[in-house]
Amino acid sequence: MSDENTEYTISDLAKEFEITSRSIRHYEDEKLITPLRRGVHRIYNARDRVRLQLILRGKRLGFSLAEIKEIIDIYGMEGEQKQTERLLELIKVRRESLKQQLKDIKYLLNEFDVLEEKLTTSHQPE
Amino acid sequence: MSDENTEYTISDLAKEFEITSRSIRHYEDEKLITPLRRGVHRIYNARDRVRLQLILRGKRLGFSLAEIKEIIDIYGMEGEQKQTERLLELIKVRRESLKQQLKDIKYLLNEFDVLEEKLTTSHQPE
DNA sequence: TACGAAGTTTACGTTTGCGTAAAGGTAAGC
DNA sequence: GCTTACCTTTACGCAAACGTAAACTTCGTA
Repeated sequence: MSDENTEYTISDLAKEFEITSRSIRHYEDEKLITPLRRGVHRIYNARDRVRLQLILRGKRLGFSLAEIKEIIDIYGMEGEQKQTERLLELIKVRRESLKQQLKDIKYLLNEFDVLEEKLTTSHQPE
Repeated sequence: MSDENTEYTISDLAKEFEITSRSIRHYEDEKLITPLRRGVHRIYNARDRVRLQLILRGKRLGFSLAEIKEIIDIYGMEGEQKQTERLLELIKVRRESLKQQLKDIKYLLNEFDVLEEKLTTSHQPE
């Protein structure tokens, strides 16, 4: 049963995701993740691990830590009632951004296809 | 005939793409774009404009200017023969990166769908 | 030819996202 | 209890990507 109650040290996660412990602490400084403490040591659980995955996903998409925090904070803010409108608006904005990225990616992938074609065919004399 | 031979000033492009002239000059400092000069003034053509679009696309995807330069330099390097292998390798690497981003985007878009569902349904008592 | 709008260079300032010591505290095993 | 491996905080450093101010120059036009 290594699931819900699994615990991780900072270097466990650092190794798993191939980042430095310094980075993880930095995300904590920026309030993106807040592990429990056993004494002075940080102790991460499954939820923390998922959060870290979200952070890294956001980074790969070029979002700033501040933006990622905004996105992450959407989770865990459910049931605030008053905030629902705000959350839906945030989601909408983020979705637009992601859709633009989708377009950009498709454009570039296509460009690469065309280029590769050119490069490989001109290489093999018919 | 505002096509092949159209010319743009730096502020023309700045306005069109909603960035500052400073940014465009910075891209030039970093060798990502090299407009002609009419005297001391920069004069951009259609190709320069396309380059700028590529730069902005890269930025939206979170690439660094150095990475974007690498990508941009792929174009215009055709016919170098000797470099073909290298170019194909670069394209491959970039394609992998873009495919990862595609996954990330799809994951997040799905997350948003789920979240929105939760938020809106819990709001309307059946 | 004089003005204002826009362009130019030079250079220092700022924010973001960690890197990298320094100087130690802690936990496990022998 | 000592070593060793890993953890902690504090803090200065640094590269990237511009912002911003200063001090001109140039061009269209009135």
